[in-house]
Amino acid sequence: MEKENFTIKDAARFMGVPTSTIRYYDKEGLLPFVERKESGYRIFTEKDIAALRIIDCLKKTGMSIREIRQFSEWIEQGDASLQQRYEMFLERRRIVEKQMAELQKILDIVNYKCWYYETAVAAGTEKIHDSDR
Amino acid sequence: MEKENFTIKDAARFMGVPTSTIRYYDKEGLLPFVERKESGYRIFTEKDIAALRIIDCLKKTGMSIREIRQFSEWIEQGDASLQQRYEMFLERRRIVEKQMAELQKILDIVNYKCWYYETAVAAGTEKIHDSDR
DNA sequence: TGTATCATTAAAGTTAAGTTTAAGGTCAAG
DNA sequence: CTTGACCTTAAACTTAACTTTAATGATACA
Repeated sequence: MEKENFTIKDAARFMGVPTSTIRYYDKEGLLPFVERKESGYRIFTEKDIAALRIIDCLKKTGMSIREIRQFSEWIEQGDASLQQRYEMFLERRRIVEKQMAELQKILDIVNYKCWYYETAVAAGTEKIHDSDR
Repeated sequence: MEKENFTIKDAARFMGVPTSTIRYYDKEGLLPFVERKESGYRIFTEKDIAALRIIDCLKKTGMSIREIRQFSEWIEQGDASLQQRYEMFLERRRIVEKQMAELQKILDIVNYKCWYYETAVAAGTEKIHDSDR
């Protein structure tokens, strides 16, 4: 298998963001592992693309850029930071599980409102649900 | 049953936000139904508190302040906007279901990483998972 | 070898969703 | 009838996460 390299445009396409976002992440210290050509152009390896996907995942768990930078710094430290990274993912798991429980509650309310308005539309008025809004 | 009224402080406590947030929502047109005393003080009824809870719910489905204002305007229009409100909640349901599916995917990745780092910590090195990060 | 298209940076601008400040009016208890 | 804790507004400020701009350099290909 060949070791393929990618441009910043490719990386942006993989992530579904503009290239300016990738540059911003790099400037904020999220991508210290990305190498450069002599010209200064960034070179993204498959490993880098995989790391970008993890960064995207962490973002979607609600982590801030600053918190993700900490993770990138830990990656740079190698095996010395394995325990910290492990604990970070354990915490992210707790947080995502909480988010899912919260979202289920939200869905329950939305489902109630769907029923509320379905019946109100059928009746032509909201008055059938009095003492409610 | 008495018709109880509440202050902005009560409303804020119910929502778990500072009073400034309630004032901000009002200024942005999210609370056109909240009445005032002669002094200008806001009076929150139980109905208003219930509406605040729905606004909080809508926010948690990812709606912007501007989109929620539209909903508040529909409420002010009464029964004439029942169909729009119904469709809005149907759309929110679709969106929340999508968010839950997305969050499940995120959780799968986080779970994988938990296992990845658990085994790496046990081995003392990440090298046991080569071709990965 | 021209030229279109990509890349680079620093710095300024944008947006959403609040929060803070300043100056002042209201209310309830003692 | 004062005092402390509330309430009001407008306007300025904050923060995160980008996005845009401007000026410039590199690359690929016909």
